[in-house]
Amino acid sequence: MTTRWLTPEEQRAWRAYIAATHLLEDTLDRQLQQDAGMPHLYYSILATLSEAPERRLRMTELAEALKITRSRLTYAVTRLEKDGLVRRESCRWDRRGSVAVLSDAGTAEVERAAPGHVETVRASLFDHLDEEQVGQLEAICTTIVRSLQGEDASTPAGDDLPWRRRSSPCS
Amino acid sequence: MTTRWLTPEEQRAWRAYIAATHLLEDTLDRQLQQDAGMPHLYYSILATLSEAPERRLRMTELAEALKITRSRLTYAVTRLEKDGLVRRESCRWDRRGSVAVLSDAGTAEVERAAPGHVETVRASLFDHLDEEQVGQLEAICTTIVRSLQGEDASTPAGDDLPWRRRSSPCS
DNA sequence: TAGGTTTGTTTCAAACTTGAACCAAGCTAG
DNA sequence: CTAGCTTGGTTCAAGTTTGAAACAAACCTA
Repeated sequence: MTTRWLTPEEQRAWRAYIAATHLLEDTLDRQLQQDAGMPHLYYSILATLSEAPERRLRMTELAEALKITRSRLTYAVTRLEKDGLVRRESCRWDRRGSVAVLSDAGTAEVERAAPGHVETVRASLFDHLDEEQVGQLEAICTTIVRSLQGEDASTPAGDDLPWRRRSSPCS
Repeated sequence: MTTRWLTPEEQRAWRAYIAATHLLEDTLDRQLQQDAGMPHLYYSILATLSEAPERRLRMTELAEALKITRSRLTYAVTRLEKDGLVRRESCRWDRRGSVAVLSDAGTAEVERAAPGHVETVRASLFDHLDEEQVGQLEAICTTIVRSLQGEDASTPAGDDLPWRRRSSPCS
């Protein structure tokens, strides 16, 4: 089958996507590295835990929530544990499992860093989009998520963490 | 000033964005690692060079086109050079400069790998978006790019590589 | 209930990224 | 010219990511 190349419109969209994601990740990483001494992913881990019931989540659930590999998470949690922001407990019901728990210091750290992070997300993104575009972005991204893993496609991506509160540190 | 938290709609969009970008980068990296033995960024470097006049670009231009740091590029080009896909030449006009040139092997490699990559981009993304959404995605991403660096905002992001041809390997 | 598979997690080495420091080479104002 | 700033690029060490392999507990299933 002969390759279905991208149309010019798709090429433009794709190039813009690549550029935007690189710039945005860089910006978030730098801001958080400055302000909290950790890359964006690590903050996301803390933020996600902070919104989970009892501030605890099984490693695998956490990895799935953030769409990262287990091994990447293992490394990250090990570092955060060294920093005293997270601790591991072993799962009572499944002795194979381990649970990441946000410590008090971790909670404090998220709360301290959240405003700066949210501000950066706003300044980089949402302050420049109108309501409609926010909806479009969600629709597009949800579609991507489904196409790449939600074959079962039951839950509208994001609803897999249904306990989130209003003023969230927003990962 | 009290933090302007994200609205629920923005939170949903943001979570979907994070998930989508992680999944998509993972997918592209894995496909290219399988099929071409290199991560996505490295393919993008080759692809970008393949569309440049004479298949050559100054290091800094290349870094700017891809929105990555110079040092990241230096490392990547060093590897690609070892693989014989790119070679460095020194710039005639500015003796500080060095120019990355796509070798014949590099050109062949892009051509070999392009169909699989484009197919993956399609399958993950464009096949699930309608024309309108492609436009929306471009608009949104262009906005991000401008907000993060195009303060001068003259060229509509992407047009900084105006020599691109139709059936492109699409970085 | 022993053996085999699956699931949850970690480990390890190799590859990659980061940021600060460095080295030229160009530029510019005395 | 020329000391001092800027620009183009690389280097290095420390930190992170990857993917495959290792383990161990849980779950079959005959």
